[in-house]
Parts: sequence; C-alpha cells; structure tokens
Amino acid sequence: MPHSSKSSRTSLRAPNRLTLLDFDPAASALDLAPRLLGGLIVRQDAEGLRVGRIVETEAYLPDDPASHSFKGLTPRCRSMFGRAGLAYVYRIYGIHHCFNVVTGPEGRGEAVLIRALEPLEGLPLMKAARGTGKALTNGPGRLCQALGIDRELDGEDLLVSDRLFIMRGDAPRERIVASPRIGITQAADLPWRFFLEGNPHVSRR
DNA sequence: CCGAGGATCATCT
DNA sequence: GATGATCCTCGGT
Repeated sequence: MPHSSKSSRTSLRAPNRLTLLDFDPAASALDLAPRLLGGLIVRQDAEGLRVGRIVETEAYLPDDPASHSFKGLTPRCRSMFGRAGLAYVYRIYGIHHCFNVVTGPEGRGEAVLIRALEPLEGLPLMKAARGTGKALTNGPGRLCQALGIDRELDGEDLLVSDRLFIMRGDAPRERIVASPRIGITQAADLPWRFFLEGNPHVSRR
C-alpha cells in the first residue's frame, strides 16, 4: 500500500523547515512579524507532537519603550540579544509564559512575540494541557501552556532544535492586517501587531 | 456582552 | 516595594 494520505507526515520533512534564512537574518522584527503569519510552530516532547499555525504576532524593537530590550541586556532578556532564530521565553504576571522568535543582527534586541495559533496537530495534548472547555491557543500565555513551552526552552535554537522549531506553511489566504499591540502601556499607539483577518483563532476580534 | 479584580513572582527601583 | 508583551472568574446589563 502506498503512502497514506496523512499530510501531517509529509509536511514535516526537513526541506520544509523554516530556517529564518528564508528571511534576511538582519531583517527587522517589523519585517519578520507579518511574514511569520501562516508559519507552523512545531513542538515535540515526551508527550508527543503538537503543531499550530501562526495567526497573530507582534514586533518588539530596541528603540521601543514597550520592549524588554529597551533598557539593555538583563539576565531575563539575555536571549533577546542572541542570534536570530533563538527562542526568547519569559514568565509574565508570575503565572504565564510568552514565546518570542529572536531576529535581527545579534546584540540588537529584536524579537517577534507569537500571540496566537490555529491548532493543527496534537489537539488532545493541547486540551489536556489547558483543561477541558478552555480556549487552546488564542493568546500568548494560552499557546505556551497548550504547547508546553516554559522558561526551560528560553534560548532554544529554533534552527536546529528537534523539540521546538518553525516550518514554512502555505501562504495565508487571509489578508494580513496591522493594529496597535495588546496589553502594553508604552508606545501603545504603534501598529506593530499583525494578524490574519477574520481568523477565528486571533486573540481579540 | 462587558468590566473589575485577583492570582503570583521575577525583575527592577 | 511596585510592576507587568496575561488569563480566569464573577457580577451586572
């Protein structure tokens, strides 16, 4: 019998892996944030495989009062000043975690916050992690809980890691829209949030 | 549907 | 000692 029609298997082959070299490594987070939309976050651990399609992102830049890198390198945001392609994971409000993709030249302090995913694979695992009846991945804290992402993955190299990485997805059919970022008080007017218009998994509609 | 308040802690003042 | 790139629950409409 030929290959089954399980698209999940063929779509995970290495050539589809997103290498950020698909982008200019020196590219600003402002370029990467919209381009990550439609990409696939892949999480593999002892529990199994979980995949989500990126539907909402935010850009954080060095000269940006809302960015953790604004006041320079501190122990918490060390990863944010690392090479493009590292994960920056931090704890927020003492309870939740947020997951960023570092970009730009090393040492600059740019990153893209992943704010919402469309669950594609590993739905039972996500539900088990989140609790029954709860929204799964429509928010930065929720998606980290659903995918089992915490500070243990801070600094993970997404370009080589087998447990957390990003794959190219199909080009989004939805229109890409920009809006002000969510939950910040500084530079709250800048339209540096990007999402897929009409997608039901975006955090606020 | 909407807003208020609480949870909880690493980080910075 | 205060704050926050959040989420959940509860109460009012």
